[in-house]
Amino acid sequence: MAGNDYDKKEFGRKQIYRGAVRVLRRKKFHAASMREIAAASGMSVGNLYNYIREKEDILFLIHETMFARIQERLDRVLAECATPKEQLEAAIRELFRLACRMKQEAVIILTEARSLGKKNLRRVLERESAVVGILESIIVRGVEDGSFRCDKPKLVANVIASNLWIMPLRGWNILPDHTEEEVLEYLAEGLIGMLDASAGGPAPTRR
Amino acid sequence: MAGNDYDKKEFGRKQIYRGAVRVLRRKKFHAASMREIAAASGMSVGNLYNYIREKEDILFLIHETMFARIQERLDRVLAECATPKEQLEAAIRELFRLACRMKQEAVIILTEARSLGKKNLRRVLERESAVVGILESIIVRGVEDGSFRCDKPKLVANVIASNLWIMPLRGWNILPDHTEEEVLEYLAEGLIGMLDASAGGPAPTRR
Amino acid sequence: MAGNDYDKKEFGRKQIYRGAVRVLRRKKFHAASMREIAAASGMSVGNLYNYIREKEDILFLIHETMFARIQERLDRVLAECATPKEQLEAAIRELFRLACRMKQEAVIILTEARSLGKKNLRRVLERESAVVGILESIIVRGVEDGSFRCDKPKLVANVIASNLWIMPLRGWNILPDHTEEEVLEYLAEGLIGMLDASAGGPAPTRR
Amino acid sequence: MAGNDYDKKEFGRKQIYRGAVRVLRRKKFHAASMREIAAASGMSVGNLYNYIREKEDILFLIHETMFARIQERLDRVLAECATPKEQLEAAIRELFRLACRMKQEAVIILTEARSLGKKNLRRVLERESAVVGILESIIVRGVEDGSFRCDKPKLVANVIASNLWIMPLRGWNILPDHTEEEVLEYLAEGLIGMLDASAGGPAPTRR
DNA sequence: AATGAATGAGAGTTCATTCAT
DNA sequence: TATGAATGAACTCTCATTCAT
Repeated sequence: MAGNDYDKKEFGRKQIYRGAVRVLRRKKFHAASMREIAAASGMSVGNLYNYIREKEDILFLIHETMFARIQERLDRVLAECATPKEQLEAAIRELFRLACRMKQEAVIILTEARSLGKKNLRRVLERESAVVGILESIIVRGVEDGSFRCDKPKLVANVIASNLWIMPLRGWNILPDHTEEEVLEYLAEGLIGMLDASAGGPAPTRR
Repeated sequence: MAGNDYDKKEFGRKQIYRGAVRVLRRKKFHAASMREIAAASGMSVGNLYNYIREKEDILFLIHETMFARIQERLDRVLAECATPKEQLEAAIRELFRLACRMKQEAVIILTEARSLGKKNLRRVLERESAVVGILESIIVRGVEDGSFRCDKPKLVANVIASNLWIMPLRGWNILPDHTEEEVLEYLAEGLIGMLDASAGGPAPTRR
Repeated sequence: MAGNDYDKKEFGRKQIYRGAVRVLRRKKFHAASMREIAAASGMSVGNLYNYIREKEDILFLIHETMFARIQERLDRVLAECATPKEQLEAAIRELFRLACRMKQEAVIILTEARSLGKKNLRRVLERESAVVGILESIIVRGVEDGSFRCDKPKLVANVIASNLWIMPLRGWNILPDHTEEEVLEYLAEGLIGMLDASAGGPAPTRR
Repeated sequence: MAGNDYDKKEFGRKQIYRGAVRVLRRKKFHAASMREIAAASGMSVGNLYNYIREKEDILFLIHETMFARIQERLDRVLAECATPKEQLEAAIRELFRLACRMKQEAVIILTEARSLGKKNLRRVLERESAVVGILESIIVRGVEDGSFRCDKPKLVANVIASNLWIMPLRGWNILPDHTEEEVLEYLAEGLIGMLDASAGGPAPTRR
């Protein structure tokens, strides 16, 4: 039956996803062989190809899965929080924690995007753009309702997005001295502080 | 003559450096073949190996060169600026601009470090650590002389370092709407503002 | 199934063995490329590496196979012949004929041993030593039961072993004038005659 | 001047000869690179090619030099010894000792001949044939003057020649237990004994 | 759906040989 | 004569992908 087949395919893909992430912990995508990924997925090489068309699909799968998770978090935040300020703070906390929990995947989507082919790369960049776009729209709404002060919402959204991935990328240098939660508190306060309309803050650049 | 030989080797390596960066604009390090790099360097494959021992040396060469540039900028800043505040601002401006000018190299050292072998990776991470360490020590000195307020200098140094590379990494999403100088002004003000002792600022985290 | 897999692997290796010997008829091991060997084995290059780990394994395979054959012949001789004298004569005849029948392989193990790596070379030399050791022990037993006269059994064993390979090495110069069987008769008589206790022979060196 | 040039060439070739033998102690001819040989000869790669035309020339040079030495020894023996018996014994002693003294070169000419091209190989085999031919002619003369008994002089000459190289080839297995001189005494006596007309010896094969 | 042997293109690297100096 | 940088072909080995079972 179709439903059944679909589930099986999904299950196989999940296996591959997990196997691949396990392998990519240690090596870059190009250096990881299909043999290794198959073994780590508990599959034979041949069977792997029943679930994917080519190696790049695996990398794309990881990107897709990760962006789906991000999107899902953002959607929930938008639904559950009332004001832009609450939304932004919740978004920052949710995504920062996601980045910490899925460190491996985060590193992959941050450093391996260029291993994707043209078409897949474009899809991934669009996804990424969409995420930043959501942050931007929160900011814009905050400005509109007077709770934020900001004249470069797109830039700020990018800065926020960029800072959210600090742990997967620089954790090796930060973690010896600070906990993830410490970093989160510092970032959340700093990033939101930059936008705070109530502060005599620096948000609007001079000139 | 030794000097001559040294120059020749240096010249050859520079050619390779340039060729490699040109190739790595388009593909990841693993996907770039020695044949391509040789061609882009204006050398034959065989001759390439008169200047390097193995492919990884090329990647390491790029890292080294880039870190040397960074170090040099920082040294000059430390020498030319008197106060910690001036030093930090100058460092931020210098490194941000360096990141913009050497976008390709920046992307490489930010995304390809894991293609290095164990030993070279350690050397690169130490270099990276040293750079952040310099930023940190500026902050500490600023706190000591009362111009900064900060109880997590290492964390802040990492955050600053992280934000300096925003253009090479997210330029594709920012540049359509903002110029590099705009971004720099925004970042410089924001990052230094976080530390400003004179502001009633948020720098020391609550609790 | 394990047995099946084992058989397949064995079969593949046999193909490689035969292909390699066919190639090595014409060229030295180092001059023979994996492409040639693969072609001569009726395999693709890639598949070759499903049966061996590296090129040297092929050379080692030839050594092993040949020494196994030698060992087998010697074991049979020891089992089937009663007296040391009969054993020695049978051993000489068996090994000489083996050398004639497997001329190619003989040349290879006699001239290519140094193409083996350290570890494999040691194993091969041990095998070789063992073969000479068996001859030596036959001689010793012959001396003990009074049928041989010899005070340097190890040396004599080496001389015998050395002479057994005369056809693969010098056949090109001998064969135009003498048949293999002629050579065998001459050698068998001469070598055993050297040890003959009944002859007033020269075996014990003067002094 | 021509003579001068000739000497220089000769000197250069000697350097190469020595360097090559030193390198070939450790590796097979094919595995030895021109760089290594040049370094071991105290020359630059480029200069090497002022003395030889191609790599194979080096191997041929070693063969030539060695055969020249053998020939020279044999010529002296023929000149200095009166009777065939004395000649044969002297020849055996001289060549055996040569083989011991020039172990490296001996191994090379015994195991690397097939690395020579067709034309050079033929020349080397002819040289080799000539050496055996001399031994054979000594035997024939001994038979004619009644001091030897032998109906297969060519075969015996080959057997003798073969045994003369036992030390370079099997020294590793013999030397722990016997000195070179012991081996020589044993071989000289045995080989000549086979031909001795005065003994009731086995020389003429039965039938 | 599942296996893993088989393919052959292409990777990094080495090397004999040449040539400008 | 002497150098060693330069060449490019050829080497061993790996890999994504296919296919018979």
